[in-house]
Amino acid sequence: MGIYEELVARGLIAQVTNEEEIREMINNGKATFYIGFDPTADSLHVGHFMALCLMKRLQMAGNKPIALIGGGTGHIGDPSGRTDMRNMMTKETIDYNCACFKKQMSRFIEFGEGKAQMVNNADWLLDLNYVELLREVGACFSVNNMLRAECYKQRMEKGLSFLEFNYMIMQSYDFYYLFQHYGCNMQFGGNDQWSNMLGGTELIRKKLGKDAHAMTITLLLNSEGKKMGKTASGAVWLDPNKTSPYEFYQYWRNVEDADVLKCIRMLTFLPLEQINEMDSWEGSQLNRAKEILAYELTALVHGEEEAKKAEASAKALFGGSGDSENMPTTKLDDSDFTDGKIDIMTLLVKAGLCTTKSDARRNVQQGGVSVNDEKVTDIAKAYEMADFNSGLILRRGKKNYNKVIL
RNA sequence: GGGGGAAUUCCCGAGUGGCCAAAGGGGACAGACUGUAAAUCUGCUGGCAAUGCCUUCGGUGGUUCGAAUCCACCUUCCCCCA
Repeated sequence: MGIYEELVARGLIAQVTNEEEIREMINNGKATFYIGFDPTADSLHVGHFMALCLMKRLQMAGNKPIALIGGGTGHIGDPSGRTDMRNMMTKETIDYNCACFKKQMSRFIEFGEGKAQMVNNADWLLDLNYVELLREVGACFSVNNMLRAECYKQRMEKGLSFLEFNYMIMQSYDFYYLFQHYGCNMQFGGNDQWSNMLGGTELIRKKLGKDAHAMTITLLLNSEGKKMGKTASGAVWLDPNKTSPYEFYQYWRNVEDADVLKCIRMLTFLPLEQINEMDSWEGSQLNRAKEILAYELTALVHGEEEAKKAEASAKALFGGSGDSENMPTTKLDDSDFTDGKIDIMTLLVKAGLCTTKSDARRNVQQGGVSVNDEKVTDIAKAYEMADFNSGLILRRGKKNYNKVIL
């Protein structure tokens, strides 16, 4: 089974320009491909992670990856699939984000001579001359076609600025540039990038009369059709300071039944035979599959050790009366006490389990709070310093714990 | 360049002088049920020293006893014509 077949079996491939040729190329390690990452934040997230995994898989099959950081395209902002314009980022932010990306990527992909390469499109995009560019590539784009592109559809209703409209041209130019200077013959990207990627293959055909290929990765959607890797408070980040390994583990531990196998297949490196066996699992047996998923991904992103810790904490917390070893901990000092006491609401806020005292009040009143496994329903309940001698275990809801010590 | 319209709480969206911390829905959160799942039902959703007080309806001023609501100017966005 070639790498192409494996990618298909894992459900990773969404669209390809020419299946026969692409299969031939990547199965025989003849592809030099690039994936672009725009520095929209100071950390990569799950969506990027999928792309990085794909890079790794293809690299293992002998193909040459180029990771392109969008230090140039970041100045424009990709309108694909968005209903609003992105906030314009300053040059400083973009540079900073680029640096963060670089650091995180090096953890997954080996860069260096004969291995993967990293480039930044700021190096060629920022110096372009407007009129020259218009004459060189602008002539190759049909506005009529561009307006029909899927990626602009949503924005045609709400308004699309000329700045963002040019994003496709910039991305196409990247491909054209990499094709000429790096021998890059293929582009990968999220399925929402399809039209932008086709722009590149078209440009190469028109300018150079040569064929280049594009292939998109299936977006990771849950059974409700929403993008995965997002929580109410934002993305699931790969940076442990933004999303702790424990939170990361819990995110995957809590995916819905309907999505577990799909996630394992698409995101982990477990052999397909093993995954196929899990296919028949159902009911509460899927819980085991969720543990595997969570463990595997945490190990890939944060390392084996962190994955084990996260797993142990989870098991302790949900399996019985909490093991407080790895529990997030809050330390109080004298100033937190009034007359030698601290009330439950203040305590919840201090521990970060509730955002405000009103929030804390609601949670207590609704029976969602317990201290040392005892439900607290009295909002006036207060604790003395002596109560903290061995630490108090605070719990809000089913899944939020915090240990408070002096 | 000309004309018309819009901006409300996390999101969508009602409200067009006091009864408005602001309907309804979604989401989030909590409870019951469960398998750390889904579905369902219930509660809840600005803040606080809490039968009250304070801040909030794009911004700044104004009218009024009283403004999300009326007026002026500004900002941003959308639509039509060029």
